[in-house]
Amino acid sequence: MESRYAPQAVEARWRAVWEKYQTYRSQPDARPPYTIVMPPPNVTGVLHMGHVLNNTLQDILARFYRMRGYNVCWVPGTDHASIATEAKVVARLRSQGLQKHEIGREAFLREAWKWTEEHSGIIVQQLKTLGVSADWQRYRFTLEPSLYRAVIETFVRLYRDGLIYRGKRMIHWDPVALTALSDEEVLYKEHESELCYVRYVADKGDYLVIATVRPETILADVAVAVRPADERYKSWIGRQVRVPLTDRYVPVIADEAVDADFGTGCLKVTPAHDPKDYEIGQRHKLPIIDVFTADARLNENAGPYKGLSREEARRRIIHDLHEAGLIEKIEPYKHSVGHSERTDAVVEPRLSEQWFVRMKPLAELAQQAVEAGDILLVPERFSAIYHHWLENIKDWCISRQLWWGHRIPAWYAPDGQIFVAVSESEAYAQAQAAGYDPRTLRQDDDVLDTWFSSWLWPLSVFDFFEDPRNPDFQYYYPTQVLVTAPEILFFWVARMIMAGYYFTGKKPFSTVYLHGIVRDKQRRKMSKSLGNSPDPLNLIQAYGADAVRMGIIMSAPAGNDLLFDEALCEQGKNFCNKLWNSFRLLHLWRQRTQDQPSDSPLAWEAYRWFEAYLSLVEAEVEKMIREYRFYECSHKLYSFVWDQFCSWYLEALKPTPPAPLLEKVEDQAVRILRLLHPFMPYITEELWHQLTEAPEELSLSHSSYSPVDQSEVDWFLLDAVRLAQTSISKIRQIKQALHLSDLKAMRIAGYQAKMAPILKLWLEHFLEVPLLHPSDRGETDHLLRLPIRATGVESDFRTRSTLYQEIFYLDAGIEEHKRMEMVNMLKKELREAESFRESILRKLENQQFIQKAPQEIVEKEQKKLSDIEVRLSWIREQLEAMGATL
RNA sequence: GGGAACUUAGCUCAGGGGUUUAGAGCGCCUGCCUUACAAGCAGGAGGUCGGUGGUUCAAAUCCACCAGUUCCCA
Repeated sequence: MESRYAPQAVEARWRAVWEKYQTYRSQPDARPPYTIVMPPPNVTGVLHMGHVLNNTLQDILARFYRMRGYNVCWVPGTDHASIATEAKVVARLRSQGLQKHEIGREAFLREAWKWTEEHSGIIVQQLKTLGVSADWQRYRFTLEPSLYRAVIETFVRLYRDGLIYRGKRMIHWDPVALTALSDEEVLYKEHESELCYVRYVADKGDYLVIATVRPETILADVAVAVRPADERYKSWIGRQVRVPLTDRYVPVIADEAVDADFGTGCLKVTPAHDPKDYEIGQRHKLPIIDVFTADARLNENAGPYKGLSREEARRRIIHDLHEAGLIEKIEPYKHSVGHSERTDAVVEPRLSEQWFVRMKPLAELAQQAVEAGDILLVPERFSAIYHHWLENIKDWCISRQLWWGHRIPAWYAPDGQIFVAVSESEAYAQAQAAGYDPRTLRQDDDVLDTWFSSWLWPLSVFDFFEDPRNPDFQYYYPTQVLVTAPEILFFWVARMIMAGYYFTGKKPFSTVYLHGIVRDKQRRKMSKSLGNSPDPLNLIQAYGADAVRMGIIMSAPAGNDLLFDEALCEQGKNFCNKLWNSFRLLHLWRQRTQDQPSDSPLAWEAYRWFEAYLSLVEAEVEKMIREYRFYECSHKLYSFVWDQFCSWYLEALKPTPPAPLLEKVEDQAVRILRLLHPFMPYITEELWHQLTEAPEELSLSHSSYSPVDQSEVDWFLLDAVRLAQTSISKIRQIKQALHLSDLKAMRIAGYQAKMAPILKLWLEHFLEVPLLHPSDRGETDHLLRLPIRATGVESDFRTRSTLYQEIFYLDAGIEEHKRMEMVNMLKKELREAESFRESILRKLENQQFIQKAPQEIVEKEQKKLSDIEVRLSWIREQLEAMGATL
């Protein structure tokens, strides 16, 4: 074995072996299923740090439950990502001097498929590099034929059930992608803007002042509204004012929707360009004037401003208003403005004909599921956010003015009659039956929102819509857990829950684990434009996949955002190397024990101790993973392997454990590999094969695991060794502080009869100085007395209150100039102990405390007091022996 | 405007009414190339747990208010 772990070769080899033997293939069988569907990444995307975190977490669960006898099925796949992919294809065409509409739908789709084929597979390879133990034979794509059919079928079904309708509504319009967006695809950002106070002059020359941030829409004004009860403007209601820069007069109307506290309390009503104004317009039967084109330029209704962009028009109109003396004042104003999630363009409210899903009935299903505890959100606090959203849900705009996606299965007759059907022939048949000529039918040009296919994902990957009674669906559905980021709780998670209940009557998954967003050290979101997102493949190349996995998990507290720092990968790499070298030591021992059997009196004792410790850690890891506490678990394993296994146990077994013991130690080492495997699959697989010489088709990920019975844990031994460890550290500290290079012997003063033999073994081994019985008096002048205390084993699942302290004499010559140093140390310790004693005394002298606090708490305080008294007296005695004045 | 959180060591975070005087990792300092590992070993310094009140025998921990920060939604 090399002294440095080289992950690249090892990882490549096991990746190939797992592929060759289809190690992670899952088929229905007699075992209980454990199913995860992978949140499908964008088919043409590349792996980023968010994917690394998301898939590592899923892989930990998959491998953990696989090792516990579940039939784990992790279904991978990719998403066609309608807007994102179409935008990239459009850009490529443009670079070739081609326009989407010039080449037409069919040619465009051929281009899009070409693009998809060129880029798909990249991310799949990258996921495999990370060590993802998905069943790759079950790979699905949201736009493949059977999933396409599923989308069309659900559309038709929801339409027939009255849950899908077509309507003219105010929607969010992306003027760059030229498509409608759902509410969820709009992100709000703070903008520094200007609030213009504009005069609307009436025929008598008096005027109203209106505050607006969008003067470019003035030309679309059809009314001015005030609050009915607003005393300032009562007399104005019913009068006419002139729209600035035009000759048009519009009425002053009264409407409750006006906010009297905003600006001057007067509102310009622009039904074509503001959702609230649209509603006011509807109520008052106002006309609608649209002054924008689809790409957010001004149109012919804007007269001289035609052709200008929104921004240019705003500047020109403000300028012209100034010229006309119609600007009262301009104030700086901060407000949030909607941006397209995909193109980052400022979205425009736009009135248009779109398809919608009626959400209220579906939302109720989704809400009940979480309320009743059928579906658990982890961390729990996301439930509140989830409910809040569902309560205020609006209908879902699902049509997109794009070509890349599932084409809406609706056909229109020339008079506007709509026929919705799963196929063209069915639509024709419907039309014919209704007395229309099928040849005049025209299919809707639009496609469906990407999420309209994603929300079916847990159903469609098991071909529910092809055949609800198929064995895969029956066996694997409902799935166990969904692992995703909270940003798509509404986009995706809530809608999958709706689809699950609506179409199958069953939940799609039992638990949703929501992890944080990966940010950089400055808390900025990782993004391509900032260039702050490291390429995970480079990291894997440099540190190894196991290291990257461990690094990212160790920095990802549940539900909190994760501040990624490359140093974490380095830590992961160092950890791999540490583990590697600990197995290298086992390997060396095995070679050595054959020719020179040696014995260490401590070795067997240490073995018994580590056995107890290991079984505690096993139980803890079991609990932590089942509770989705990955971060804590990674830290626990890290310190367990590094501190307890390497620093204490292996050191205790040195120089060479006897052969029969080594075999037992190797069994323990395998148990450690099992614990680590979900986090670091490659190195553990490698070390397992090296140690056990198992044939390559066997995988550690299938080796079963049975937790040890906790009732057999030797708590006394754990306490004793803990005391020994604390004592060793303390004595090392004193040795270093006082440069006691000539330490000759140690004596125990207190002498716990039962613990003494254990202490003797450990202390003598680690400090290489004899530990003498208290009766073996030496030259007391040269003895240091060290009050040493140690606590019991710390553990999450059992509070240990047994505490021990021990006092040691160190037999060493102290040079005169070090005497003062020692005296000062002891004095400092004395002061601390005294103040501690006082704090306990204050409690115990308080009658209220004695009367009201539980008996055991009082007793504990009394125990503390007597312990500290003993320690104080030892310190004083020592100081006196050194001739110090107190 | 509505909602969810956060504020503990230089940095990132655990903990969560009474646990022998608040923990980890990283960083920093000191001494070591000790036969598994310098990607390492041994040790150290550093915090009145955001502020102010309250509840309690007991508050970093519970409550209220204040200040600051972040995220989500409109």
